[in-house]
Amino acid sequence: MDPQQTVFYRIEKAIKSYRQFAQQQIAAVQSGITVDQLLILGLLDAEPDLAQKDLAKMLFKDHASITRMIELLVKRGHLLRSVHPEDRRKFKLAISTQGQQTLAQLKPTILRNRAHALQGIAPAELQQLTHILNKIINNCD
Amino acid sequence: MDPQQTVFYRIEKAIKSYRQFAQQQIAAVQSGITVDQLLILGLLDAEPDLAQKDLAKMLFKDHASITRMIELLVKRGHLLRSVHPEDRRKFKLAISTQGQQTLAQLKPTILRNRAHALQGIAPAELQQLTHILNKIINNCD
DNA sequence: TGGATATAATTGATATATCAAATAATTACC
DNA sequence: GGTAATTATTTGATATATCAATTATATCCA
Repeated sequence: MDPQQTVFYRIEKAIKSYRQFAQQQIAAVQSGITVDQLLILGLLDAEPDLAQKDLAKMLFKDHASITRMIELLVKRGHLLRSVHPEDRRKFKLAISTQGQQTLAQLKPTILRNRAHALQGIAPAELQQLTHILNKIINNCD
Repeated sequence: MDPQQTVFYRIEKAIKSYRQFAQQQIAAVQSGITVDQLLILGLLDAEPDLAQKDLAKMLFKDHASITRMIELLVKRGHLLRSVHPEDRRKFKLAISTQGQQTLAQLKPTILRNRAHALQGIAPAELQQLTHILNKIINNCD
């Protein structure tokens, strides 16, 4: 019954440890931006046509959360938002110049964080990890 | 660079899928209590002398979060709080009769949820999973 | 065409997360 | 014994999570 003995506890601990570590490293380079905000910028950089609903799905977040995170990113000058030309229900999101700079400045840190967290883990182990996690994901869907 | 390709994305997805699944199953039995609230009750049931700081550490939560969660559990009648007889800075937490009932009522669901999420995963795989997650945790500390 | 349905995003309410600062009690130490 | 340092918790501010309800636009289809 003890939750600390379960694998879910380890999963939770692993992702929280990583997020905390990543956030600290990022803050050392530029304070005032969060891991999730960077993820939004990164996803938009790779796929500029993403709508808010797409971001919500990709980041496992509620639409309401995304709305407020986007508002904040706009307020902070990282993102621009305008009505979508083809569908007036949507917004066209665009990374501002400042957002691009932030992204460029932090990209090395992001990559370094990931590499650091995976030190000493063989590619085969990563595959196993992914494989087992996928089983859990499928079981819970 | 794409975060969706990283193992961290899978970890995040796995734990969120599990939490969502577990929360739904719990809500079907008794609405008005969350997974985290149940974890607090469960931990206190196993170790009645836990202080709030212990709960915070065990659940990877901030002290402030625990304070507010405890307040709510007290307000909802699941928990009783009184000044600790030996250290007036602390609180003595105790599960109320209603809290005990809730816990007893939901214990089978909790165990079933865990088993369901781990269906088709061999014990050896679970060990591997734990082992690799521990590496990540150590790397990030 | 027009009315029902569906979709994208927002808003409101409440709870939780996180950080910093403040309280209050305990412990350490000279 | 009295002051400094430590510990446990709270409070405040801001951001995010979650659910339900709402708004606005788009699509479906008889």
